[in-house]
Amino acid sequence: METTVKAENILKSNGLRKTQIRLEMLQIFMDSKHALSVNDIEKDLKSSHDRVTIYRALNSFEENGILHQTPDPNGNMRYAICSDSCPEHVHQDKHAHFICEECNQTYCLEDVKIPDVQLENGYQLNSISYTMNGICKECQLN
Amino acid sequence: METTVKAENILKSNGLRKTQIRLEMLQIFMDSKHALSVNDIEKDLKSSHDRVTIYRALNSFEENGILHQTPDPNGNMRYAICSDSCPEHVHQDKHAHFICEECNQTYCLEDVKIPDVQLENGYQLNSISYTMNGICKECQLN
DNA sequence: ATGCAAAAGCAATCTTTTTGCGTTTATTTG
DNA sequence: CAAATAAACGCAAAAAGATTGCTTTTGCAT
Repeated sequence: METTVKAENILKSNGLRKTQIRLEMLQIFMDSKHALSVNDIEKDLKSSHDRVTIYRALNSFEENGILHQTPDPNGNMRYAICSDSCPEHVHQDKHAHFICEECNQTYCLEDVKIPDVQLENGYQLNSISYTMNGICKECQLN
Repeated sequence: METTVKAENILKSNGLRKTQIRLEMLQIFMDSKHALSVNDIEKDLKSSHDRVTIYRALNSFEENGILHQTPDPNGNMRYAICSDSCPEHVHQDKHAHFICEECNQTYCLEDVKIPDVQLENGYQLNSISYTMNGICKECQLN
């Protein structure tokens, strides 16, 4: 995998250092159609790294609004890159997710907007997550 | 806490045995407005029990369609009772959830139906989860 | 009352995630 | 370009969540 200039820019514009693993991680996210677990990332990395390093990078990315988190239905945390620039800490998922029960992948459906519902008075709404579960295209064919 | 006849019936109608802890657990769920984590349940139980027992009871309840699961934003699994009878294993959350960022409680909004979206062809949709995050009524007041 | 399968309890293990701390290294600055 | 410094890394340890195997207990049907 070749790390792009874009990965560099993301790091630079967030005041983060340009290290090999962080460049690689960002590239992995940019190349992925779906949200990744820590295990996914560990597998995708060329050279082996301490899981702690991965965790800390993910946290840093998340705090800087580069990634957002969503737990999959099993409660495992997954991460995906924020295509539209997310305000730090107040990330609002604007699009729906689809999680395949076969391959366990989480797809970001960038073009599927989350519909609103009527919320009782007294609640302060900060963000919404809309997640569909089922079988994805690819797994459907097998 | 007093276990009701209803808890008994739930167990009986699912071919499960009437044990003290399972009765208590069901009662806790029926008395709760929000989804509970394993820790919540452990705290709410009168007498102390092995966590394994709690896990196994939860799994059994979930397999029988008595409870449904949703992970909270931290990826911790939470459980809530199915008010409408859920077909086993194929539970479809019909209602939205609200998770308070302050008290971390997951509220089941029984009367808020999940709106549909247009899903690209080729996907098989099994269930949808709709989760709002923000501050709940109670926390709003403090 | 007896027998059997379900459920409970205990120990052990596994996975995921976090924390502390010493070392390395990218980047800034003189 | 060398020195300084704070960020990031790597290792060890441990906390937290969840599962598994096995033995004992117990609810319930016969």
